[in-house]
Formats: sequence, C-alpha cells, structure tokens
Amino acid sequence: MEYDFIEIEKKWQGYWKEADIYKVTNNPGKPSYYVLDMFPYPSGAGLHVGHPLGYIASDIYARYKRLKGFNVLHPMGYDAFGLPAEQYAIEHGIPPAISTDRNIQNFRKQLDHLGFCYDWSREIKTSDPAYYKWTQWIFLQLFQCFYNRQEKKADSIENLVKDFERTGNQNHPCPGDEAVNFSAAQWQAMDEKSRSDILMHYRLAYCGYGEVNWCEALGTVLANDEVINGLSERGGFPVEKKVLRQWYLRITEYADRLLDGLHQIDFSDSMKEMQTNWIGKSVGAEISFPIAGHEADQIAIKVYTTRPDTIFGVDFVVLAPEHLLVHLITTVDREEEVEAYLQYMKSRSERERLAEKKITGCFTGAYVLHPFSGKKIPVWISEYVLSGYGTGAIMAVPCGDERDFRFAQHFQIPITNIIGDAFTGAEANATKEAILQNSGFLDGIAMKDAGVIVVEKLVAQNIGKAKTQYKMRDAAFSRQRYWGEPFPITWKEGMAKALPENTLPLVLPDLQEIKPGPDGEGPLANNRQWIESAGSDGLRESATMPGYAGSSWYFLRYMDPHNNTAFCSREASDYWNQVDLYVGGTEHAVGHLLYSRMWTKFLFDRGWIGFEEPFKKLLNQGMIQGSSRFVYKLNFLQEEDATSKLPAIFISKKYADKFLQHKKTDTVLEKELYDVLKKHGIQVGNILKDRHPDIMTLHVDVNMVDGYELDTAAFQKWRNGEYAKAVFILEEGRYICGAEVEKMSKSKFNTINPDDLVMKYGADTFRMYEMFLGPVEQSKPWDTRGIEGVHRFLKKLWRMFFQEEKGLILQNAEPTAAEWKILHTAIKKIGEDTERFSFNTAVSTFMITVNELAELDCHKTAIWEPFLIMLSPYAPHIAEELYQHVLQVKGQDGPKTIMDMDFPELEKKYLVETSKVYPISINGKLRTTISISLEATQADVEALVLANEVVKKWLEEKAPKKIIYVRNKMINIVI
RNA sequence: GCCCGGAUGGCGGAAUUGGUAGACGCGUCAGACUCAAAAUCUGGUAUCAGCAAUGAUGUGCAGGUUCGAUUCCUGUUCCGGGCACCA
Repeated sequence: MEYDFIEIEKKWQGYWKEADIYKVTNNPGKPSYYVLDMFPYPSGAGLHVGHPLGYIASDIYARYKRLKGFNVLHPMGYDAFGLPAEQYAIEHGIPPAISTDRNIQNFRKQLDHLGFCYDWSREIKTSDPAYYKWTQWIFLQLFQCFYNRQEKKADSIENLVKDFERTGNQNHPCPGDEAVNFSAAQWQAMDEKSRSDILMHYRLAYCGYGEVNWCEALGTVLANDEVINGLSERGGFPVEKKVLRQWYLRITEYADRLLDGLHQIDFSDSMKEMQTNWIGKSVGAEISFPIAGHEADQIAIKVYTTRPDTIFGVDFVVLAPEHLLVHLITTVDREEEVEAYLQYMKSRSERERLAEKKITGCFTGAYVLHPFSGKKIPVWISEYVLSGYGTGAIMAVPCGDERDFRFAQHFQIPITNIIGDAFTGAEANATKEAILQNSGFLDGIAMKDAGVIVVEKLVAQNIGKAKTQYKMRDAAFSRQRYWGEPFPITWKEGMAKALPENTLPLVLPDLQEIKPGPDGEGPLANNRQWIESAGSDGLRESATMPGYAGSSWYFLRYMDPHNNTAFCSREASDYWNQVDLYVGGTEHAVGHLLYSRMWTKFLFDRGWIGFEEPFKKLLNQGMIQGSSRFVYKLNFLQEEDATSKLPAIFISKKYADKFLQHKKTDTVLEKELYDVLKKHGIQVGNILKDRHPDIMTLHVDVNMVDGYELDTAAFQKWRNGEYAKAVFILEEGRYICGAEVEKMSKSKFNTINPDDLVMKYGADTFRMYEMFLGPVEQSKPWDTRGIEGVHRFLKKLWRMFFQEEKGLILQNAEPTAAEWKILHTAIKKIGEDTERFSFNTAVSTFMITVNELAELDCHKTAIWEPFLIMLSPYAPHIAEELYQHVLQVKGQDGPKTIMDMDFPELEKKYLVETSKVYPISINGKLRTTISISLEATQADVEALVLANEVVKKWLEEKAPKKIIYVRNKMINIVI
C-alpha cells in the first residue's frame, strides 16, 4: 500500500468538515486559548506561498495547544475593503463587491486544501454590512467621546458639555487648539455652530483639514502607493498636495498609554522599539522668538526644541515652508525667491523631503530676536522642517546638530560655538556632557543642568514653557474613495451630526460607475439620491473609512460573530479575553498594530471589554520573497528593413553578462548568432556590426525554469505564443537565466502557487516543508528544490506502517529501552521546539526520530502512537490516517480523531542515559572533553573530572595545587 | 535620510545561557538493487595541503572584551521591511 496523500487528505478534510471537529464554543470548564492570524486582504492574485507561512505556524500552535488541553479559538476571515478592488472595478467594470466575493471564494478553496483547523462558523468579512454595522457603531462612540486627561480615559462628550456649562474649559484644555479658552458664561452665550466647532476639537473621531496627494488630471486623491516620483501611477500626470477636509482619530491622546502598555505585552524588542520611535515622545521646550520689526503687534515664531540648553547656540531659525507666518514675514526683496521655493515644495512628498541629501532652503529676509541676548537671527525656510511636527519651526544650533550644521555650511551662515573644544568646526557634536561657553547666564554650567534653568527663565519671562511632544500625529481616518465603510454622519449648516445608533448599518450603496466626485470628493458624492437620503438631517458624508477601520477591532468579533445586539458580548470577551498568540508580518508594526491597540483601550475605557491590550503575544513571520528569473532579449536598432522582421533572439546568461560588460558582442557570440540564425533560414549579413544590438532583460515565469535552466519549449508557448518563433543562443546546450531576489508579485512572474505543490506532494508535505525552510520569523526567498526531502520523510514514515508484500506491519510488542529513549528524546525536543516556535528544528527532529526508529526496525504501537500525536499539528492528515491503524492493531475503540488525544508526557527515566559533553580547560587551555549524565550533580561532575584519564594523568605529572570548579558548561582547572 | 532587522559550506539552514561550528534537508560524488529506468538503500561531501593519520584556515568586512566569540561591544559594507492614503 503506497502513501496516497490525495486520497488521505480528501478523506480527512471531508471528515473534519462533516463532524464539525474544529467548531469551538465558549466552554467555561476548559482554559481558553486564542490563536489568531492577521486576516488576509483577498487580492485577485490569490494565495501565494508566502501567505500560508504564518497560517501554518499558527495552525501548528493551535493544534498543539488543543492537544495540551486548551479550548482553542482559531478563526479566519477577510479584510475585504480596500483600494485594489476599487481599482479593479475602474479598470474592468466589475463591482468591488462581486470581485471581492469571487476572490474570497478562491482564497477559501486554497486555504481548505491545506488542512487548517479554523472554525469557519466564525468567518467574518469587513465589507459585510452585518460586520461594518459595528465598525460604524464604534466610530460613533469615538465621535461621541473625548479624552478626559484628568481621569486619563475616554469620557462622553455629554459629560464634557456639562463641565463646560459649569466651569468653561479650564479643566479640559483643548487638545485640538490650545488657544481655545472660554468661561462657563462664554459657553452659554455661544451659538450652536460655535459650540459644535469647539466640541469637534475634543472628539476622539473628529473632522479637520489635512494635506492629500491631489492629481488634477484624474480629478482625484491618490494613495502614496499610486504616486511615483511625483507623478500618478496611472497616466503619469503631475501630483500636487492639496488641503481637504478629513476625518481623524485623536490617537495622540492615547500616546502615553500606548507607550506604557508596551511593558505588559510580549512583542519582540524591535517591534516595541519601532512603536516607541513612532510615537516619538520627547521632552523639551517651546520658545517664542519675537520677529524683528513686529514688536508692536507681538508676532513671534514659536519653536520646539528638545535642547533648550543650547539656546545661545542658535544661529538661525528654520520654518517649514507651509508655516503660516512665511507670507507675513517675507521681505519684499526676497518674495520672488521664496515663492519659487514654495512652488518647488508643492511637488515634494514628505518622504522625498526627508530622504533628500541635497540641502535646499531659502532666506525669508526676516529676522527674529534672541529671547535672552536680543541678537538678530535670520529666518529661513527649508524642506527638512515639517509643518506636522512640533510647531513647524526649529531653532538651528549648528555646533550641536548635524543637519543644522550642514545647512549652515551650505549657506555660509556663521556658526557660534557654545561647547568650546567639544566642537572642532569640522562636524557637529550633539553631546550633552559639555560645559557651556558663549552662553550668557549659562556660562560654565554643564549642558545637562542648563535645560531646567532655561525653562525656568522662559516661564518667568512668559516667552516659553516646558513641553512634551510626540512625533506621532493623529490618524487620518477618511478616504475620498468608494470601497470602504460609509460614515454614519450627516452635515447640516457646517455641523456634523451622528446618525442614531438604531439606524445602523448605513449600507454602502451600489454605484453604476466609480469615478471621482466633484471638488475632490469621493465617488459617493456622485450619487445625489444617496447623499440626500437623510432628508432633513442634512447631507451624508461622502468619504469612506480607511482600510484599517475594520481591522482595528476584528479580533473581538470572532469571539461572538453572530451577535446582532452588540459588537461582542461582554460574556464572550471575558471568556476568550485577549488574543494569546497573534501571528503576522512586521510590515504592520506601526499601522494596524497601533490602531487596534488604541481601539481596544478606548473600548476598555468605555467598559465594553475588560482588557486594554488586544494581543498578549505577537509572533512576526518573515516575508517569503520571490526568486525572479530573467531572459535576455537581443534588440536591434529598428529600421525599415529585414532586421525588423527577425524573430525574437534570446541569449543565455553567459553571453548577456559578457555583452553587458563590454557593451558589445564578442566574436564567439557573433559566430554562434550567425550559425543559429542561418539554421533558421535568416540571412543577417553584417547585422551585428551595423545594427547596434542592445539587451533587454525580461522577467520570465519562474515555473518555466528548472533552477536556472529555461524550459525553452514552455517559453515558446508562454503568453499565447508571443515568443513562439523565439530563437535561443545556448551555452553548453542549455539556456541559463539570470536571477534576483525580489518581493513576490504577479507582475514579476515569480509567484509560486501553493495549489500546484499541494497537488504534487500533498498538504502535509507542503506544510512541513514551509516550516522546514527556516525560522518563521526570518525572511527568505522561496525555493521549491528541497521539498522532495520532506516528501521522502513522509513516505518513509508510511513504510514504517506498511510494507509492500506484508501490508500492515504494526505490532503491540513492548518496546526496548533504546526505543523508549528515542521516543522520549523526541517528546522533549519537539515539545520544547513547538513551545518556542522553532518549527524548523522540530521538523528536523521528526526526521531524525524516524530514521533512528527505522534503523531499529521498530514497528511497535506503544512508540508510534505518541509519535503520531506529536506529528499531528505538523502533518495532520497522515497522522490521523496512521493513527486509525494504531487503534486497529491495539484493538481499541479509541477517540475517532487524534485531536481529542493529549500531547504525550515526557518520562524522564528514559533520558538518563543521554549525556552532555563538557569541555575541560586547564589554565584556560582546552584539554579534553567528558560526557556527563543529565542528572548528574556537581559532585558527580567533579568526581568524573578526577577520574578522567587524560586529566588524571596530567595532574599526576604536574602535581599541581589544584582547584576544580564548574562554571556554565565549562569545567575549569586552575593551577 | 530616519527607524527596525539580517549576513554561517555549492544551496536552505543548525548550534536553546559565551563552551567540540556546519545538526537536518537539498544538491552532488561513489556504491548496492535493476536488462534498464524510477523508487529505495549504504557511504563520502566547509576550504586548502596530504595516499593517510593529520595540520592550517574558516560564521560579510575591520577592530575590541574574554582562557574561549557565529553568540557580547565599537565601527563599516551589502541586503530586506517600515516611514503615516497598499493592506
């Protein structure tokens, strides 16, 4: 009986489905464990081999935990709103709802083939009105709440208004605009619109103004991804920045709690560091620099600095080009140049601005006065200062800051040295240790002590204050797009109004055609009927929510997916609690993972759930990259003659390399080319000399390439025979391709579809091979060579149960000590490896174990039964199948599925003989090694050392005064 | 540019806490079985020198700490991910 994986996998997948084996219920009798994958965006390209990496890892762990006695929640769903579906609709006229559902079906089919233990009864998709009803509901809660800084938690706007009526806003400084201050009486006197505007500055979901990528030619807002070098991806039209009304989440109010929460959760240090840096908390000071010539109207430039101690080193002030004061302060003679600079800035993305090595800037002609010395300081504008961070203005201290230094050097601004010898004049020195000089009242004071003194003085003179600043900005929460959740908001007389909760969901209407609305609005604005359908409540908001809206809380919905009266009952969320293990890529480090943490904290503040961190432990899976292959096409200068009718000519890598190196053909190539073309009946004449051949590098489908060798016949059939008449110039009879590691992508023809591999080798082989490739956390290029090894292992395992002539050879005999030892070593290693997510080494251990048992010709049920239970998380189908035969031989009516068994317990006694090797060093020189039993005490070790032949002899010879001690895994003998 | 990772044989990788570098798998070479092939099995395989025993070198590069460094520190090169509207 052969290992027939197709039959076995079909059989077990059918059985699991039929028996609902993976359905879980809230079972208070058992400890819960929640294993979650980051749900996929169902792209049209389907699943590639990179997707399942994390899914397989989480599936193994979920099954392992189940064997360990936990009630495991392991669900899956789809992040179904997003730009690509909308783009597809624009290009192909197929509505996003339809293409998305089609893609989901395809994903589901592919996932099913891999034998995952998902509880599909809990499947969710974010574009389902039954789901986004609650996304809209949570949005409304955010809209109706503000962050109460005194209580450090979200509180209702209702309470805020009550406080305003009593005491004005003195207890609640305005987070949206510091300048907003009013008394109870003033509040009472305000009209409805003014009150609405003020409340907007407090709401956790609020409307404001922000810059977007605007493409005039397309009449639409573009995502950063759709902009390439300042031009639109579609059409290549110029893209500018434009200010539009946008919704935001006031995540900055949660900055401190998002930082504090990092201590409670098990994320990698690098992940925590990324989030910490993103939030970017800094402590410093805000300082006002009065503008020379404007003393009367008291106009000043506010700068933010983390180094108030360097205040006397200020040689210039730099404003962000967007700074509101730029136009006011620019002097007449500088206007033209400033205007030109601002024009140049319009096309610059933030990324470009920060990444630019070239130093640009422009003097405004204006001066500010130093707050202490009164010195005149020139004011510049430059792209390296961003309007979004701090006050949009900096005080530049070239002797202490590298960027300021380079700027000063480039524009030949004189540099003041306030740190004496610590500044060489060749580069800036950002030290905090120096003693200040040239610093007025700070002379002789250490820098680290000076900051406090400066702040005190600033406060005393009322020209500055200490300030904590965050780099993180509020999260933009609206998109001028169609395929997203509609906002449950209407607008009337400039005021936003929440829809009543009992009218949710506000269903996204179908559109005949998706095209940009007027004045930068989204496509929904074109559907006047829908926009006006709120009647006297006003006009509906035409923007939709961004991709991360639905994904910010989906892990809660899985706990109670069919609830019609709440996003998730408190009972369900109390039982399942936090996600115990969350598996996904690092690319979400500062997006999704920060937003979902904020939403969880908000829902916790409002008492809807009982925990404030969503994910207890995060496992980051690495990205599987594609290994692309290239062919080299010989191109000739096109002229109206015979050459343009030549077939496509492809030359092998060796020749292409040579060609690219010398930028011309060499004689060998020339001769071979001649011969090949002649063979094809093509007369070329002096073509190579006259036609200036050039080489074009083309991606080829990696599935047509074996290693590096191109299957030329397949290539000729590729793309409906586009290259059917292609001619190949081979090296040693083969066409060798070029190669490069890139992101896996359809357009690079380097995607590997798991379906093909599952068809050829089976899901079990595929699962184990993906794990065997390397550590889950590590990124690596996909390489199919090697999958045979894992497949061989499973075939070998099968033969331990079945042999050709004899059939089933399993027996019930009592295992020998050696056999027990092999089993228990495996239990120990596989258990440990699975616990620490070292799935690749666990697969190795399975292989070693089977090899060792094969050598002993062991076919005993007592050994193989526990082995199969251990194997089942990794290769569930074959484990289940073979387990049935164990039951049959044992004559037991055991549980029907291996999933109801327990992971085998380790019995230590069989490990006693296992020994560890200790190196022995004498005076630091390594002499020999000895083996010591795992259970040996230190006294045993010392005795063994003395007994050791080599050491004993050596000690006798030298007769040393000896001290022997054991440290770490080293035995040291010191004379 | 900024933030976070990574680099070990021909290839993917192992070395769990600073202690025999290269487990396991692929590939490859030799052999067994076979008319032959496939499948399977056995053995070799870091590099250099040597018939061999063995010796020397060796974890991107340059230094440092240590009796001892793939592991810790400093600098550096290259590669990957993120940088706020891809998800």
